[in-house]
Amino acid sequence: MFAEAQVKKGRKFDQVIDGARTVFMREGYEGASVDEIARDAGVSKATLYSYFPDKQHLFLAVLQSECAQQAEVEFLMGTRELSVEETLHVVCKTLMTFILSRFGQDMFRLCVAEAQRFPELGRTFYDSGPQKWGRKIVQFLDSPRAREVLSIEDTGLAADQLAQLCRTDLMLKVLFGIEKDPSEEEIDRVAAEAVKTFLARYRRTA
Amino acid sequence: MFAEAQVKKGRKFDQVIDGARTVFMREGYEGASVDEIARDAGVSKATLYSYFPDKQHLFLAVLQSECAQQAEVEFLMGTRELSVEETLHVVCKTLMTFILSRFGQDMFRLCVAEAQRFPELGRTFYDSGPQKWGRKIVQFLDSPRAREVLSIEDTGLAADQLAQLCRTDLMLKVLFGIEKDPSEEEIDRVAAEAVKTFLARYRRTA
DNA sequence: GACAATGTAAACCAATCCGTTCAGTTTCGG
DNA sequence: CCGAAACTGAACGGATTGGTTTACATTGTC
Repeated sequence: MFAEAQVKKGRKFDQVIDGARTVFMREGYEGASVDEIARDAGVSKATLYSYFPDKQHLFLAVLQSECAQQAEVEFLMGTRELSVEETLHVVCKTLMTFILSRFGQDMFRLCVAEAQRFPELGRTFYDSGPQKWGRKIVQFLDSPRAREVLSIEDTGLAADQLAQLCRTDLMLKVLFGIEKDPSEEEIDRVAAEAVKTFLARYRRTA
Repeated sequence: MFAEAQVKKGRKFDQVIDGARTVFMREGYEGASVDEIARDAGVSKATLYSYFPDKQHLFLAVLQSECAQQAEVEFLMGTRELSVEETLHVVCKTLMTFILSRFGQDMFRLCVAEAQRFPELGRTFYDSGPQKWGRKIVQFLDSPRAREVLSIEDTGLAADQLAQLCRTDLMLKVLFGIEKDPSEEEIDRVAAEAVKTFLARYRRTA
């Protein structure tokens, strides 16, 4: 993103990142003041500026660390115990739970807001979020076990459709504050409907 | 939203709104300065403040006017010339074209970013955007003409699924700057695939 | 052509912003 | 226990912020 000649020199590095994440997520980039970040991090402003040359670099460091975290979500698609249909259901629920989580929502909000000002941020987020999930799903759809049951010409598009079906209704509602915390049942229902629609299209018939 | 005792007194009202829209869309709420807005609007700051008591009210006035505009998108679903399938395709293309337009993207970005700071904004946007489209689609799905061909238990959810399928891939890509201007063909393809998946699930069989 | 409404340009305010500086304190390895 | 590295707290500078005010210009109407 920028050249990162900056190295972690001291013991309060994590405090700074943590405080910055908190404040940036709450206030956005422009809304967050460096003084507030330093205060929240329990660190002097001089210390903060010894780690990062300026506000932008701090911001990008935070977001990149978060994106990395985002990418580490693990999948349990290998489980042979479950049928393909059940596996899809689990995948949908996992994805939805992540998308609707506080963390997922905050990340999405902040990256959408600032992708203009920091173009490379948009790419980073997309790659470590939606793209990563897409690949994982494709990987499953392409597996022999899935191919046995499914008939898909374009697995990339199918995966995107499935992910998109997982965002039905609830995502926008949470994003715009219409609904606060979707219940387990709501998530389960939307996931089930997503799988149903997906299978209606892609289940092997012949 | 706020009490709107403010009345349009003068001839430069529209200039102010236009300038404010431009700058807010480009810079976000915190990033936009009132001086910049006045400059861009070709209006003195005193004039601006004679229309709006403060920056917040100006911001909300802009967004509400935009939401109203958003709501006025008209549908051509009445066209009896087209089959249900063709109608769905047109609906998807219309929705996608709007979602992927500069205007649609800017609105979405700004409202996502500020829905936290201005809770009622989130509601307003959702109502005049996604909600409105949802209702229109439901209205069509419930029409006798559509019912003849489709078999849907929950038309609300089905409508949301269709809308969600329209966002497949392209929306996130545009939102995060991975793709700039989706071609007509790309849109057409995603729309066609959306309809295909939708019909696979909801086309009447018996 | 006069009168009131509307708009302008600029100075002005207090507050806040980012980023720097510095004298002094804490921490910690050897 | 010493010396260097890390950290602090507070002050500072220059710029910018949202918002007000003032003295003057333009507009449209009767």
